[in-house]
Amino acid sequence: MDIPYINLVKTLAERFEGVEVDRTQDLKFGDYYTNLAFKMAKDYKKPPKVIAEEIVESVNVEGVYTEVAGGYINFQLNDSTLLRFINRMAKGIDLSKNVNTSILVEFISANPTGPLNVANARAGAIGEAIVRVLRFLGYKVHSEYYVNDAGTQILKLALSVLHHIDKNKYEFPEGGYKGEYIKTLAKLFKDKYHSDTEAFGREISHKILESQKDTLRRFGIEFDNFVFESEIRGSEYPDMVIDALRDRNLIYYQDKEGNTLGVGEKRLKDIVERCRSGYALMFKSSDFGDDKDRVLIRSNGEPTYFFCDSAYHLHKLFRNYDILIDIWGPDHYGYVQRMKAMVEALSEYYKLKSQFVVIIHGQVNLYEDGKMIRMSKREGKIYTLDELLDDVGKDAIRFFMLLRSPSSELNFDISLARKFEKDNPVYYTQYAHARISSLLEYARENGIKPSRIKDFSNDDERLLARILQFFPYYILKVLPPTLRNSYIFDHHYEISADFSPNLLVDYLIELSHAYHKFYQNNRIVGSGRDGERLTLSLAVMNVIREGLNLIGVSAPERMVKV
RNA sequence: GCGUCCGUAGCUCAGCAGGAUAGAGCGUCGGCCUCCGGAGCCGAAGGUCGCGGGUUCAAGUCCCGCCGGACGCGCCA
Repeated sequence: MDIPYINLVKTLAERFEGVEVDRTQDLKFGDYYTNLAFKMAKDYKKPPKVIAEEIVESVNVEGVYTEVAGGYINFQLNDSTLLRFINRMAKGIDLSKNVNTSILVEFISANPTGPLNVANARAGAIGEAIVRVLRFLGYKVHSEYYVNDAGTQILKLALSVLHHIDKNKYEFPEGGYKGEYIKTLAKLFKDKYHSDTEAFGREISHKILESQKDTLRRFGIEFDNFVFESEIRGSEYPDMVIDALRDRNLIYYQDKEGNTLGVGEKRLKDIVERCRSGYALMFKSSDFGDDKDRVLIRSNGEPTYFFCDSAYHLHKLFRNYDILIDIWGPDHYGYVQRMKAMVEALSEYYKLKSQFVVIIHGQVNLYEDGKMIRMSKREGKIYTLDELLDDVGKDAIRFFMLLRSPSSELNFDISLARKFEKDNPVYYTQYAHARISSLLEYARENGIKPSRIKDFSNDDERLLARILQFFPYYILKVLPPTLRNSYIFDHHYEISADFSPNLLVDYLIELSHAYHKFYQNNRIVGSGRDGERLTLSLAVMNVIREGLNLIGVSAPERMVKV
């Protein structure tokens, strides 16, 4: 598909490397602008205005009106360019190209010890939006969910359930799990206990995972792949982590007094034995910029979460994706450096080349009637995603979770969301879609069909079309700048974690507003411009439907009053 | 103490690999339905972009230092 914005950027980039083209802050300046002349002014020792004029004379962007204003160079699509694009958009929007980049996105990965919560909902909304946008552009993307179905928390889960099965026989474990769901599980697993507590815990956790999947289905998310910690533990990857780190001299033993010892043992089994004698196995993550070295195996012989996660990431690396994206909650801030250190160490050793980025999303604060709801996982006082789905529904949650930039905190007022029949940007946007849908039906009943737009009959039409054509620009804005450039120019860049799905959401609101305004002031059926305006409306509808779909929100044909 | 994120209109927040008079929604006030869905539209009021320095032709955006808030800093996950 021929995208005016991309054509513009490419034409300029042929002559001026690193040129940036952005949307103007006011449409009176045109559609796009570049500050290239300001940037060049210093090197060429000429006023920006003069340079701008020289640039404009030396490049000719087809189909675009170019103007120098001060040092700015403003671009406005000609009517013919704009019209061609709008007519095309009315038929459907396809931005996909054969991008030669594969990406794995891992997100949510909640412990299978309880129901999903609102923080998981945010991770899910962000992760799924990123996956869908990348796919829309043609990237080969897989989504993945890592299941921590092994280790101490699974043992605690088993014991928590056992306690409810037989209070006399089993003590409630320290830091065990509380909540109604534990009692439900106790009933379910009452007769299924066998002597292997760990396996019992794993079975319970898989049951919990099934209900998490049910929740995710309600939330509109289906993962491509699930990876189980229990399988990673039994695989060759833990050994391979050790092999790499030992060969690179990046591990050592340390006892609780701080005495250190080199690692002579070859096999993981023997290392674990050594650890049982009072030594922890340490990883020299400080060599890679971490604050301090990290424990891989505790002095009781138990591997840490970090060690298993390292093995899991080695597994990811071996699958040879170009890019690995992890989306973590704010409680994992302190974890980023050590994981990056580990991935770097392992990548070097095994000569694996995936780029690794971690997106940390901000926390979610729940409010009810203006007051913050304090949650405590330990006490089993959590507001679950299921409850939130019952309360406000999938669409509102998805939309609201993406309204803020991923890194910032998010205040979610349930009581506000609940009474959101009006004043809600979700409904506002959906309504624009439903309105057009209903308009098209009305037109159909009256035997009127969309027809090719050949010109604009007034500024309202032109203005709406200009906002409409920004869609690809905002899709690309969701990506970090470097990845965006790699899409446009087919170059390879190092990516960063700055994804901004919130910009797409804002755009959908803006476009909806533009359409409501257009609709308010312009009769469509019976205007004498029936077919043309239907086409314009159709293009808007396609964009809104596509945009909502990318953020996992439904685009209804009609709004149903609650 | 160290690290990360945040401090922008009464409220919730956009904008930040520097660029044109700082934007939106909600709330407040005032208007608009003979007509394709008023779940809509129009207008008004409202800001020394936490404070102080610095870099720059240009700083809400970058750098440094404060102040305030959240989170992280475990042989937990």
